[in-house]
Amino acid sequence: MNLRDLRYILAIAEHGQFSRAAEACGISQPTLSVQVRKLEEALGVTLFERGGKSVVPTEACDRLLGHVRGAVAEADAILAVARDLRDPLAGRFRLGIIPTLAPYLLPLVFAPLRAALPALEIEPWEDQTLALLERLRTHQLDAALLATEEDGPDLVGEALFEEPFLAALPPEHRLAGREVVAEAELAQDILVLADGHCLRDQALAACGQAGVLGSTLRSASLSTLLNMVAAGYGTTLIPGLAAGAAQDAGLVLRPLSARAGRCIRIVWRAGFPRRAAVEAVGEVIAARLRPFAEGAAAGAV
Amino acid sequence: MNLRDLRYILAIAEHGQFSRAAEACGISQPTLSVQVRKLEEALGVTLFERGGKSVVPTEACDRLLGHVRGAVAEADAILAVARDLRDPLAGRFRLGIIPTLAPYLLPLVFAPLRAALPALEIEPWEDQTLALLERLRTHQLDAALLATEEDGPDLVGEALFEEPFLAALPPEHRLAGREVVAEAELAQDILVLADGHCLRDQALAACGQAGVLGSTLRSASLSTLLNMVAAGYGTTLIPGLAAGAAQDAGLVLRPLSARAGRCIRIVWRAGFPRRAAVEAVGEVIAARLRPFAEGAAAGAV
DNA sequence: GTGACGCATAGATACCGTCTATGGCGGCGG
DNA sequence: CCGCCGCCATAGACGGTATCTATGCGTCAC
Repeated sequence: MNLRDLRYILAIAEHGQFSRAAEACGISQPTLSVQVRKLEEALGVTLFERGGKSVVPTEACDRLLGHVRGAVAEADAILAVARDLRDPLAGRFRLGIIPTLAPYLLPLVFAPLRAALPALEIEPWEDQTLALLERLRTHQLDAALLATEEDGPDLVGEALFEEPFLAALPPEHRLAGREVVAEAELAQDILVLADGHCLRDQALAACGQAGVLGSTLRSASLSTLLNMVAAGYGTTLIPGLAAGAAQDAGLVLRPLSARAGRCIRIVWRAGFPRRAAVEAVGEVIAARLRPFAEGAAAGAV
Repeated sequence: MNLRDLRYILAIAEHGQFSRAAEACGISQPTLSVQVRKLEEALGVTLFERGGKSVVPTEACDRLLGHVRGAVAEADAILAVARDLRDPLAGRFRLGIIPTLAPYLLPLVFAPLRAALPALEIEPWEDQTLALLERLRTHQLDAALLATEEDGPDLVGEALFEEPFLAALPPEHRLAGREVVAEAELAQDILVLADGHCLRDQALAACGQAGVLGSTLRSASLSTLLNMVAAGYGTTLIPGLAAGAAQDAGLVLRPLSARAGRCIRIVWRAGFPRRAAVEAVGEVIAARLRPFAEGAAAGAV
């Protein structure tokens, strides 16, 4: 049994005539006759009583017509839904973002994303790198914005922008007067986030692997860390996009002499079929961040 | 798009794996791969994300799965209903019967019909010949029991049994003493049914076309006619199966010298597909009536 | 009676679903 | 580290079948 045959039956029932029905189906009348007969034999039921003049549906046909209409309607629904889904730049897009990036990047890119990809419903998901990778691999995310390299051959990524680190100091700090701060100098009284934040490891690495020297703040956000620094508990190293928040907290920011920083990339499963959506999102974000990169380069000169 | 493809999709969604799904569908794995890819291209939607290890349904696939299940379920329903309908000796069977036959034949044949064709739901429809022919032609009846010849090439019929006419007389009638009554003798004071009853025309014809001689009873049934005769208004000619009712009314019955009678036949549309049901019904009725015919022949000797 | 209309049949053709054989890729164990 | 195994994708061959055109037959109307 074939969906095509079911449509044939509906056409005959509607037109009450093989010839017109065949025309409506875009096939020849003999084809329709043969197909209907085959279907009747397959079902073991005579569907139409062929009289010299008219073709009348059998009572058996009447009993079946409801289900036939149902099947054809469901098939049409499949086509309709598929037509809706065809655009890869439409529909839900679950995007993971690390916590040290989300609060500062999202306000910048939400409006451009909605303007460039109006049909794409972006659902942000904020969590640490490992959790995001896990959700990515279990198909709970479509893509993720990370500051680390690709994690394996099953995931692929594309660099979006470079984010320089900045030294964040209390105004009264002895280094606050410098134009530029050396990474190693921060190591002495640096505060870092809890384990699991990629920024913690990268900050410590930038400062020459000061190791256990820095105090670790458990269960704290970058925002809390800024407040701690402002209160004079130490210094820290922040990603460039958090500069605004740091200044609001009353901190002094200084570029780093070795130009330490991190690379933000968008990562997705190698087999993910909506490649176009990933690349469109990446491009919009990268384009939005391009002026910042030029400004930073200019400022560093 | 094909129902088969939809079943393939369901199998993959269920097994999470092409190989097992192909096995479950009874096809080879390459066939399944090709068909799924074709369907994906036809729909313009990627349905499954093929990873090295596992196959995961796309979100688009999830959105479609409901309709896919619906379509397959309706298709299965078609097959199931068809299986139920396959037996031509099952289901509703609308049988027209003329009024001068129905009350006397039906009590005889109902039980045998139910015994021989338990799945056949016989719906009797009592009306005059012309009305039955009309309903037959408009597919409102499946067959009819008539006492007349076929009405045209679009209808075919088969003789079931011969029903002799009998002279019905009041006990005090001058002909009541005869062993046998001649048809022509009845003509003098015969009562007949209203126009439209085939029995009226046949009775008048049997009596030598006495023409307008006989009184016509409008809007009366054969039962009423018997009561009229019993009350002494005249004589009449009744079909053999009504003998019991006539005797109950106190009438004297006498065979006719010329053996006038009528032939009961079952009539159906030439194109009617449930030929087997018609013939089965006819055979049961004919078999039930066979002892009567033999008895009548024996009695006439 | 004849022409028009409609369904059925027959034979030819092209498409498509299916198979087997094979390749590529990732994971697992020796 | 290498080879084996499981799984999906691809390629080429084969067979079935849906479709076509041409034709026949029956019915209806003028």
